[in-house]
Amino acid sequence: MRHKDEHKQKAIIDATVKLVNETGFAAASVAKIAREAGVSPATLYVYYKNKEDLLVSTYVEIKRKFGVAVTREYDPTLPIRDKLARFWRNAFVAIQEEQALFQFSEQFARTPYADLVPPEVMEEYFGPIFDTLREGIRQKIIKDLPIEILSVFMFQPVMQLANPKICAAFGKEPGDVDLAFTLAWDAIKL
Amino acid sequence: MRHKDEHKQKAIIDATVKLVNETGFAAASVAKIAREAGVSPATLYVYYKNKEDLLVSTYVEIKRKFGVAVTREYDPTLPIRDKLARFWRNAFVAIQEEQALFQFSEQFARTPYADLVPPEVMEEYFGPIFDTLREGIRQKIIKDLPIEILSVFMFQPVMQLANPKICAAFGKEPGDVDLAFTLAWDAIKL
DNA sequence: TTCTAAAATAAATGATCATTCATTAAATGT
DNA sequence: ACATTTAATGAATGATCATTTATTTTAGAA
Repeated sequence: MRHKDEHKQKAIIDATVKLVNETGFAAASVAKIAREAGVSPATLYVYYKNKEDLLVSTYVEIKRKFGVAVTREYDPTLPIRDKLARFWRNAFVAIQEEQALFQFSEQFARTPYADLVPPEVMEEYFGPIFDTLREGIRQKIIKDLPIEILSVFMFQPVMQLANPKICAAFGKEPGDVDLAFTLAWDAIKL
Repeated sequence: MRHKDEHKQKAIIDATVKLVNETGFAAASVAKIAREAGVSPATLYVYYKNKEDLLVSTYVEIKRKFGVAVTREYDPTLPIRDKLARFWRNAFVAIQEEQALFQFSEQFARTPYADLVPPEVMEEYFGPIFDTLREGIRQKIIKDLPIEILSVFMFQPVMQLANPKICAAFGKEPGDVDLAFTLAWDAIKL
């Protein structure tokens, strides 16, 4: 029995992300991904059922990573605002540190491929955030609106701000992140 | 001299948008677009230099349309808040009315193709919005932050809220839009 | 050391890709 | 009515596509 090479698996994922980011989904062929990863095109089919499986699996794995990063050091004793501030800061740092992964996920999420990912997967990764918003509503600290709407105002901005293509100037100075969080908080607080 | 058929041009654009939305950029081939539009693949090259030109031109045209729609009925005498509220409502209505076009533009904007579009094109279409934010800063009504950051908090949410894939429940009830605008305004106001 | 099972691959498959070219169809100006 | 110009196209191009198959390599079990 021979085992799958985890370095090879990582090389395939890295190559997929790199090629999709640099040339787009349309031009990211199996042959090019394999060449970039330094393996045979056929090897890809040892690790993934087909190309769609490769792309969807890569996306889900990236989202899982970000889910873990954002909910890191979760402290249930903190006040609502501080909990959200930690999520926000974690998200900002995670996106900054893994810009390539984030760019891939943003591109993928707008694609029809995204419909193939079951919604409960995302709910699982980002559950603590939604729970915190619900708790804030119960405590009459946050406006009583649907969670999806609050999420949009709370977390959509950080995804844009951490993207240097959109906001090149943001995040260089200390205090930038906390200031931006205040804007998001002002939007949803009662 | 024979003229180009504007109905044929529209059919090509509509087919491009439809196919990209339904199957993604990766699967939207020239042959399929031509078949959907009811023309020969070669006809496409009468209207566009190549496939890239077709996609980029379609995107720029869509952005132009939205730019016009958002800045419609611009009244320079209105207070800052009312100006922004009108932009916001215009944007919401435009996206709702042309969901297919919006979906295409969102997908395109995340693609490496987007780098081919000169930034001054977008600045031209959405100039009045940026001007209004700058005026708000000068009048000490809006927080003194870079325009890109204020834009993110003011207009990113409406793009998400108007997307039924993300917020299915939003916008059905009268007052939803004005309420949501209040959240965005609370974020950036002083 | 030998056997074995799965990893890894080179090569080949038929389909589909973007684009071009030679030709035809149609609308305009005279 | 005719000549001219360009829109429109069918067919063909070679390249590249995703995937499969037959074969070789390799790591762990016996």
